[in-house]
Amino acid sequence: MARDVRRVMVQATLSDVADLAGVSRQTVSNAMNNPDLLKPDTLQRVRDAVAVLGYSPNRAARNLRTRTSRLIGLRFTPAQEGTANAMMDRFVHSLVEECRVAGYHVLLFPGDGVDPLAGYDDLLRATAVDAFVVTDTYLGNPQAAWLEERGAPFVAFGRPWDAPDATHPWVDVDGAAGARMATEHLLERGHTRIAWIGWRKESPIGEDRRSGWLSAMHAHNLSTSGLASRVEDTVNSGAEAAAVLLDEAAPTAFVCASDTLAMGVLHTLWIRQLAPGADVAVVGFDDSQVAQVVPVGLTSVRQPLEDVAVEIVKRLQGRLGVPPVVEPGKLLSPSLTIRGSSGPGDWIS
Amino acid sequence: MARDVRRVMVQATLSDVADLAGVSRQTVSNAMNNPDLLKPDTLQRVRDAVAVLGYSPNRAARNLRTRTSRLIGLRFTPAQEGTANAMMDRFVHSLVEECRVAGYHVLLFPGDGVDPLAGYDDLLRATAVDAFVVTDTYLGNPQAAWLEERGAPFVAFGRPWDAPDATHPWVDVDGAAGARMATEHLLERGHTRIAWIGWRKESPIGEDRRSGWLSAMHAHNLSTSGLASRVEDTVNSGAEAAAVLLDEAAPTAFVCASDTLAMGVLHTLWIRQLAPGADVAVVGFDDSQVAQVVPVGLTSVRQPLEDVAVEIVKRLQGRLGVPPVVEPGKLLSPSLTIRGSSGPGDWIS
DNA sequence: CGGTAGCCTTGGATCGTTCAAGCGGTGGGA
DNA sequence: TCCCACCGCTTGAACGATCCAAGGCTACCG
Repeated sequence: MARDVRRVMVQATLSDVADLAGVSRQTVSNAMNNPDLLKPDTLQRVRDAVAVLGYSPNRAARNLRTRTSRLIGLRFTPAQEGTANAMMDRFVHSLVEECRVAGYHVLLFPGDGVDPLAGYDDLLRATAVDAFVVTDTYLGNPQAAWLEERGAPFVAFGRPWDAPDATHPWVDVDGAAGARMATEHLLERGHTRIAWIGWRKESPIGEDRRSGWLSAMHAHNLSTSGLASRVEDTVNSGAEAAAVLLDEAAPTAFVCASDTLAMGVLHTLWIRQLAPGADVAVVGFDDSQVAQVVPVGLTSVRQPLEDVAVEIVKRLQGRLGVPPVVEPGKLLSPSLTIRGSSGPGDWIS
Repeated sequence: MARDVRRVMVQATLSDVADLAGVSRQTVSNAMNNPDLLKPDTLQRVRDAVAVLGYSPNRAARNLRTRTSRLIGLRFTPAQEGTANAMMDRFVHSLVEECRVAGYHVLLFPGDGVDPLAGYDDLLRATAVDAFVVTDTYLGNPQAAWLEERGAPFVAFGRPWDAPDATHPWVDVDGAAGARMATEHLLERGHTRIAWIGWRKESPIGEDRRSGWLSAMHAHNLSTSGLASRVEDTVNSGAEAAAVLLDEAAPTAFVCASDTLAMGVLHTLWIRQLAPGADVAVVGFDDSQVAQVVPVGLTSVRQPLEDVAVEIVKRLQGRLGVPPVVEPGKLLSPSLTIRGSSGPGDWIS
């Protein structure tokens, strides 16, 4: 058969559909974009032709004419060791799904090690994306300010810690509330000597989470002196910090700024033959894979990443609409996933 | 200032550059795409103009003219529970980076729960991507066959298990070699009763990995009877299988088809007060986050995902080149990341 | 039966780039 | 001397969609 000779299928164009349906190109365009402008039977005829030819508007042509790409840029940073990027994975999934609902696709671009702005600049100048989702605002890096100054639409996942008066839209998770929730959960289970293992002071996120532990303790008139430690975000550091705290302050529970640190605590407990949950309680942060599969299960603060994605896309749509709507920043509350490490119970969730 | 009034910057076009450099549009186009066609000083003049105006070719226009998008579609499947998608995360990072080198970007699209082909079809008909990277070929799902029949360029991560004579390009990791490597590592450390915990027979990947364990055991004239178990890929199943095997066959070591199953084994050891590495050795598969952070560290087979990405992009370029080059499938060898669970040693790698 | 308002439809222009053909000028071989 | 190939650049025409302004049809009214 002749049609079997050429395997490469040529996509139908607007004109093809128009010819088949016996109307003009503009009518087909209206059928796609403003169906109410057409008489019902004409609309149906066009739709039939679209179905027959398997027509779908050519993206490049549409993009060129409308000066849009319906693409959202997301910088996919090089994998950092630790559990943090398992969280990113979950977030990206949610974002991709939400973008689909809004008619957008997610474009990944790599983080240049040297210049964090390089990727953004290229995509922007080539008008390859309509907007960005910026995820690494915590370092006080210049992306948000740079994009804002340039007038490029974007929404940040993360508060502008170093510029509280920034006017760009952002969505973040209330880390203090998460740590407070974790601490109160342990208080309810009868613990009073609850230790904190967090990140170094330079991390505003770490300090934010720490403040949640602090406020929960103080709300119950409990002393926190000697019960806090600030270290690097590694398993090893967490293990060492836990050992020191156990020796010097004898806590019965730990709240950690990350699952990584919590794993360190579990390791120290394991070495000392202490049973997580029974002898000493542990709560982590991020509800990573690790928290799910480690023996007894790690109770952990879970970020509502699905909701974060929803809010981000909502703000993107506002920002990209005509006229642009800049919605304010939004803080979402995390939840607590309770497993065996914070008390008795079946360890399989 | 006047320029502060209009924040929205209008991108320079080819014509703008041409005017500034005093040449025609085509010359600028050549300067961007075929620099050798220009006289050096003309080229320099154009390049200066490009730099002054911050010009970058408009993607939509280029895409329209060249009938290309320089976009690679990747279906980002809904997060499956378990450690598998942490591996995907690593893979996507590598892929994004390799695509950058080749001048491509990665476009994510969600997996429609109902019709696995829907997303592919839409992007293809809209000519929104040049090619796909297909990652979930293991289920015997129809994407590969469908894309091939349609003449759509794609490269699969994963062998065509259910169609060994398929002609499309693919890249995969030799799971049998990985399991063999793990088994031989344990044999070297003196173990002879090495058990296997794998997936159900329906999984060709699982059977492939199992065959590696089997061949290593047989190569050393060791019996495998009663030493194998096939279960669901959950922590719980792994734990139960390990308990049964310990009771009935008294193995001194376990090789598992996944880190998830290995975590189950570790849990059973923990319950029975057996020290991983010292009393019983355990090796997992995938070298996930979990393997790194669990106490004593989990020895695990590591897939060379960076190399997989390199090979995939190489095949993509071949497939998209003129004339198209269809390279054969390629099988890559994994490596073994040795940690505490397979024997004595410091558990921090 | 003619006029007009209202609703669809039509052809043309446009977005910014690349492709194909063509320009004058120069040099080398026959 | 003539012809042709080559160089470096310019010109007009696509690519396929959407926007714009003008045209045609129906239906209604006088």
